[in-house]
This record gives sequence, structure tokens and C-alpha cells, in this order.
Amino acid sequence: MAAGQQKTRTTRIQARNREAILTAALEVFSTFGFRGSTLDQIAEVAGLSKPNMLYYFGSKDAIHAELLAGLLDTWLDPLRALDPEGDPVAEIIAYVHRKLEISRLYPRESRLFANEILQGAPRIMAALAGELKELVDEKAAVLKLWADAGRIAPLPPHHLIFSIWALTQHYADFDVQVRAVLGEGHDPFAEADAFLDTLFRKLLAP
Amino acid sequence: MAAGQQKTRTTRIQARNREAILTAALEVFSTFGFRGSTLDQIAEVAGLSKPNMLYYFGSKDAIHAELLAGLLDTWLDPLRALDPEGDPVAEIIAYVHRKLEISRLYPRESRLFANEILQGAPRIMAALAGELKELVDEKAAVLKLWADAGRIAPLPPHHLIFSIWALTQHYADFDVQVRAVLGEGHDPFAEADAFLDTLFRKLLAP
DNA sequence: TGGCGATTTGACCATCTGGTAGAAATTGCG
DNA sequence: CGCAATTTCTACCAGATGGTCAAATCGCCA
Repeated sequence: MAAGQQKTRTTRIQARNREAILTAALEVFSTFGFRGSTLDQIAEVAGLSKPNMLYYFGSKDAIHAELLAGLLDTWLDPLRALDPEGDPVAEIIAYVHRKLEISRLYPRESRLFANEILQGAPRIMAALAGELKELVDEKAAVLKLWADAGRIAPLPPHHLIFSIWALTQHYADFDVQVRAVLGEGHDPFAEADAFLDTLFRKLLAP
Repeated sequence: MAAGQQKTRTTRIQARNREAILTAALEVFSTFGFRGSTLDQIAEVAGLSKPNMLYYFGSKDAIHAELLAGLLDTWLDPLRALDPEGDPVAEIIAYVHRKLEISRLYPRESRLFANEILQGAPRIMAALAGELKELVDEKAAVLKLWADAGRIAPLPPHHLIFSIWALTQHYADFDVQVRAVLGEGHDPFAEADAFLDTLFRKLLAP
């Protein structure tokens, strides 16, 4: 019988194992992609046997779906926090820093997302065209108001948001390339933090 | 005996089939990643039987390797063309446009590359730390000279190059997300072309 | 401590996948 | 045309993979 339902409450063991499985799956899926990952691989990282893992999540798809479901919120939270009442430049710069910080702290989540999009977003297209588009349109409207009021430079708001995504996620998704090109003795994220601050301050100045 | 070697020259059939295989493999690999793609899939797209395909390329790895080998040059050419003797801002802006044009024309190549990097660049790490780093260091030195001479804004040259890559490739690799968020009635690449022109002109102004 | 549901396991299965063997068909060239 | 080299196809294989199942073990608490 599947875990966590009807008469019995969630046990300590359930919580521990589900957590272990999701952590392991994130590690493996984000590195090899969905079809490139195997249940044996995930089970080994999680420290469980394959049948035992399947006792908690009925299928490979179920594990992947659970990961993706939790992802979009983490993804959108920093943008939600952009305050229409705040100082325009300060708000946008703060968003850039938050987004970069998330790239630094959660590179595996970033890569999982990137993998999904690269493959045509078969499992989250609905969320992209729904929830995501809605939030972006809302915030883009705020940016447009700021631009019209002359408080930031007049830039296409959607593309301004895209540019923040592109620049911050690049440091997570293309980490190995960044490090390979920079060579030894660099802290990519620290440098990026300073660089992006400069970049957007200059770009946004009216 | 493998195709194209010793006593016999490359035949018309060889050229046609190798081309068909590589085109099909690019399509499939760039969509599903290496491990997510199957030989049957590629063979079907190429219009050949699997054994026939393996007659031209001995293994799945061989096909993939051939694709990657050709990739880096296409990738670096636009940067090579950056002329140290030219006008700084014009040269950099031209590079941005070239890179975006390549994203538009060769999105599959871009995604193939992104897939490889996302998975830790196991097959092209050497090229990244060698050929790529070398070229980037060389051009970064040029950017630094321009900055020191006050002809462009003083920005960390490596990160300036990264920002060009991130912004242009985003429109190829995250195409589905961009289109989902923009909705109907947009030409992402045309808009990006104008936006990035504005962005870098503003950023580079001393 | 006995009992019962929750958890874990080993053995197993059907399918898929990369790759091979060798015969048959086709091609190109003197 | 005649024939050797090239190209293609059918049949097949061994290993990997996602998933199942019945039996064994664990852990909680009445």
C-alpha cells in the first residue's frame, strides 16, 4: 500500500526516506536529465533498494513530477517580492541579487529546470503559459509604469526580465564553462554579483 | 569496413547518408540529450535502418563526437572576428548581433552545446579549458585595453563576454519559455536584437 | 510481549537499447 | 557486360532498465 494516506499518519521513516529519495533524484536528474537517469542510480544515492524506493514513489515519473512541482514556486518567489511601491532601481537591483543568490545556492534546481526547458518543457508548459506568464505580465506592467514615469530607462519590460534570468542562471547552468574559462583563483558568483550590479545600475539609469 | 578511407574515395552515397545521419542526430540529441536519444530514433529521422546507420558511424558515441567536434568552431568564429583595430563599441555590438543571429539560425546546435555543458561537459572539457579559454583570454585582453584607454566603460572583460553569451543563447535555449511568456504576436529574436543593441550601447558607453 | 500494519528485500519479468553477423542486393567501373 | 567493392537488410544477442510480487522483517503500542 502506498505511503502516507488514509488511516495512518506520515511516519518518521516515511519523512526521512521521501526526503532522501527526492534529494538523490534532484542530484541525479539535474546531472543526467530525466531519460539519462536510472532508478538504480537514484536508489544508490538515496541509500535504498530500488523496490523500496518504488514503495514510496510509484514510478520514475512520479519522482520527477514531485521535484518539478516544487520547483516553480522557488523559481518565482524572488520575482513576487518585487515591490511596486519601492524605489524602482533598488527593487530591480535587489531582484537581480536575489536571483543570483538562488543560482548560487540551488544550482541543481536551476539545472533541472534548464533541462526541462531545453527539452521543450513537456511537463511544465502549462505552468509556463499560465502561472509564470501571469506573474511576469503583472511585474512587467510595473516596470512599464516606472519607465513611463521616467524613473528607469525605457526598456521593453519583458526582455528586461529575460535578461535578468539569462544572466543569473548562466552562472548556475554553465558553471563548468565559466570556471574553465576563468581558470584558477576566481570566485565566479562573487564576481558576477559585482558585475551584474554595475550592469543593471547603468542600464536602468533613465 | 568503415566508410571513407584508404583505397576508395568518398562516394556520393556516403556523403548523402553521413549528412542525413548527422542532421538527424543533431535534431534528436539536441532535443533529448545524449542518453535520452536512441539509435532507432535517429535512424528513423535519417530515413535509414539502424544497422545501416552503424555502417557509417560505428557507434552512438561516434555520431555524438562528430557533432561536438564541428560545434566549437561554429561557436567561436563570431568571437574570432572581433577586430582589435576596429571601433570598440561597434566591434562589440557587431559581435552581439552575430551571436544572436547564430542563436536564431542554429538553435539545435545551441541546445546540443547547452546539454553538454549542463551535464558537466564530460566530452568537451578539454576544449573549454584549452582552445576556448585561450581565445577568450586573448579577446578579453583586447577589451581591457579598450577599457584602459577609456574607449569603453571599465568592466571585467571576461564577465562582459559571459554576459553576451548568456543573453544571446538564452533566446535559443529557452525559446519555449520566452514564447510562452511573451504570448502570441511576438518575434522574440527581432525584439531581442533591438533590446540587446540598446543594452550593450548603454553598458559600454564610457 | 503479541500482534499488526509499515517497511524492506530478493527474485523475477518484459521491454528497450546499443551493437553484431552474415547474407543479399546494389553500385560503379573497366 | 562482368565482377568486386560498397551498401543494405533480416535476424539476432547480451545487458540495462523500469517495474512487480510474495515473502520476510521491523517497529510501535495495547
